[in-house]
Amino acid sequence: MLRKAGLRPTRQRMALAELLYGRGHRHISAETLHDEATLGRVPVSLATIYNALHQFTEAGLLREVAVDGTKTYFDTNLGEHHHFFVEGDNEVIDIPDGAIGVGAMPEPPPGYEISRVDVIVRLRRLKA
Amino acid sequence: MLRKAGLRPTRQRMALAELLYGRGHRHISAETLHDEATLGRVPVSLATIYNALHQFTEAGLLREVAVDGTKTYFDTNLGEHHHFFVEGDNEVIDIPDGAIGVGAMPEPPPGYEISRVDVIVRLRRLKA
DNA sequence: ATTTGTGCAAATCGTTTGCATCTGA
DNA sequence: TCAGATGCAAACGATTTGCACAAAT
Repeated sequence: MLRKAGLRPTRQRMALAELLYGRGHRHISAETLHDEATLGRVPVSLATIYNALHQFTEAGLLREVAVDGTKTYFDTNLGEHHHFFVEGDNEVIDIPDGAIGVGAMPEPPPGYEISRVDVIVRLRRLKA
Repeated sequence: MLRKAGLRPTRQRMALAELLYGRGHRHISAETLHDEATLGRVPVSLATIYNALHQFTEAGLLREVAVDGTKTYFDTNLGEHHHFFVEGDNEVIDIPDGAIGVGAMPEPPPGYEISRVDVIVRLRRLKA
C-alpha cells in the first residue's frame, strides 16, 4: 500500500498506517496519533507524525478536514461525505452518505475551478 | 451601534468598526485589520484587535468563518450565506445567496442539535 | 553507496494572557 | 470615581524546520 503510493515502507510509516487503517475509518489529529503510537510500543517522534500525515495526504491516502479550532484533523474515509462537528468537544463525526444533499452548485468565479465542497454541520450539545 | 451591542464606544473600537463596516461586507483576519488600523493612523495593539473581534462576534456584529484552521476570519455579512475559499491565496469570497442550496438536512445524533451549517466551496486557480 | 526518512531541539506562527496604566460614563 | 479597556511583552499550543544520524534500496 505504501509502496504503491510511492512511499518507502519504513518501520514508522507501517506502524502508523496500521493504526490509521487497522480498524475502520477514523478522524485523528497529530497529537492523538502520536499518543497512540507511543502507547502501542512504537515511539515515533512528533515531527515524523506530521511528515507522515502530510505525505499520506499528498499520496491520497488521507484527507485533511478543516473544521475549526486550532487543530488539524485527518480523515481516513476518502469517499464523498461530509461532517458533523461537535462544538466544545472538537469531535468530528461522519455524516452518513446520502443523508445530506448539496443542491445547485454555484458557478465558480472566472479563472477558478471547484476543487472540493465541504459541508460542516455544527452541533451543540442539548442541555438537560 | 456599539452602545446598542452593550460595548463601550472607545476610540479603538469605533475606529475598528469604521474599518469593518465602513464600506460593504468584508472577510478579514486579525492581522489584516491590524495593518489597516495602523496604516489608517489609528495604532491599535494586536491584543485589542483580538479582543474587539471576539467581543463583536459575541455581540452578534461579526461572524467567525472557519475555513482552514490556521487563521481565523471574521465576516461582516451576518445573513445566511456560504463561502468560496481560494486555496493558496487564503481568500474568502461570499457565495451569492441562493446560488447554492443544501438539500436534505441530516438528523443530528441524539443529544445534539444543529447550531449551524457551513458550506465551503474550495477553489483552485485555473492554470493557463 | 546513495538516497530518503527519522529524531531532537530550536524556531515560527497565530493567538492568548497577566498586569500595570489609561479612559469613558 | 472606577469598572472596564488598552498596550506591552511574555506565555502558549500546534505545527514546522535545520541538521546530524540511521535505515531502506
